[in-house]
Amino acid sequence: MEHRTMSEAAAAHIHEMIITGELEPGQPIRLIDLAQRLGTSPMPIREGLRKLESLGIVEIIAHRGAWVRELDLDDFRDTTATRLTLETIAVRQAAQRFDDVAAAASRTALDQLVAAVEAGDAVGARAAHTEFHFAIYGACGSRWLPRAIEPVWRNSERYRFGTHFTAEHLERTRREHERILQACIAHDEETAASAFTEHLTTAAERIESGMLARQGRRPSGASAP
Amino acid sequence: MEHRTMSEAAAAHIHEMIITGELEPGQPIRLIDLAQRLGTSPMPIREGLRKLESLGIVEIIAHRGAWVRELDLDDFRDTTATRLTLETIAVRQAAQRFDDVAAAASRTALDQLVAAVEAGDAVGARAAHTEFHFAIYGACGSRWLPRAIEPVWRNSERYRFGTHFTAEHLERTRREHERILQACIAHDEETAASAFTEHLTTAAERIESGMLARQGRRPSGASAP
DNA sequence: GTCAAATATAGTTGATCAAATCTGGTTGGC
DNA sequence: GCCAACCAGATTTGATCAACTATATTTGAC
Repeated sequence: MEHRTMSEAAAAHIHEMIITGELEPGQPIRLIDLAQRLGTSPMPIREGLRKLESLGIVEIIAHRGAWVRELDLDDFRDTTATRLTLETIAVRQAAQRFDDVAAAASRTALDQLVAAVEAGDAVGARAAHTEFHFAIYGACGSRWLPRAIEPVWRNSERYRFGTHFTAEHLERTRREHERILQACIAHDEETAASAFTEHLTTAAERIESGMLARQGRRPSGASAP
Repeated sequence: MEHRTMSEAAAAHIHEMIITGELEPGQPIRLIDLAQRLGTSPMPIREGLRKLESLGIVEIIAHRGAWVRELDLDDFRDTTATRLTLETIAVRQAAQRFDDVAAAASRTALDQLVAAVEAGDAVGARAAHTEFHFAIYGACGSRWLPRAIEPVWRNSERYRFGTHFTAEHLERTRREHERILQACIAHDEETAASAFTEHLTTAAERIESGMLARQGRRPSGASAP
């Protein structure tokens, strides 16, 4: 069994629909429509939306409804800058106290990421990518720092998905991940931090140029599926 | 009307009950009991608990129930260290770009805090204290950084409430707040950061020594489910 | 003493009712 | 005759109640 309750399944399903663009930014989410599409009553949908609201993906206004939060360049830059601040700190702290358990967990996730990418499994790749980074952040010694990172990370994922990755990009990303992991295992704080900074910065530049290109082609519009 | 929906009212009410200790750490929260006590059906209680879960105050296990998260010294130190990291960054950034709107908002909140303290209004003082700090963080230029801070802050509040403040402590705290605000208005990043660090550090030391004293008196500690 | 089946308890979901919001048309004032 | 405010219908969310399902406990047999 994948999810323990309908609410969890609904949250995961809606999250997926938002990331893939099946539910578009700015679009109102109608409870009854969605309930019928997922084959449940409106109640689990409500619960799922509440979860997504707490992650900052969905906006709920009382007696009015729920909307998929809009994406724009300013928000992306804010998201990236905040991630750079918080996650660099987490990586540094993790490198200092990286142990075998953390090494095994991040190694497994990284292997799964590579496998999913090769299999063309976008959903699995996204899950493994999150798993890898949070396996590292989880070793930072704080329970609260990874928790603080999560909403920003989830928002960042929305931008990441819309971007096209060439084989070259994927290979470069794989090497960057490997370098971060090796630096953590070696307790090399400085290398881990700089490798992470470079990883996030280059990825952000790639995504931003993709956004600018799309913006140039379609001056007015929102994002596409 | 204070709250727009029963769920919001329930979340606020339960939050208050947890902070004041009416619901004790480790204690299971029975939906039906609470629903009867607040005069609603279980559903709004559930929604409220979900909100508190996303803040890390309550732990929910599917088909099992909800518990008030336990407090201990390790968690307090983690909370404090994380706050010190994140909020110092926010204060620095806020000081760089502090404008009249932010100044007015934090000034108002600070005056309300002083008034609430003098009136012996603990609930109002807590609200105003949060308002003051987040008025500053809100000026940091990022929408995501304050959002990342919120759960850690909410957890910190739980420890803060249990502590006794002497008139001397309150007066010192008032001066510290004033100093932070003035440094932000003056765009003096360094002074703002060091004033904030001192503010949080001394408060944390006070709370920690209070915890140690209580621990000494009651060696066995908290309750179990 | 251990394991399995039955029972009790509490959480979760579905169906229905009530409350709030938005839309379009109409009426009254200027 | 034009503009603004208001009222009624339709739509959608929010809350309640009842039925279902998963979990924990107890009891009885081996």
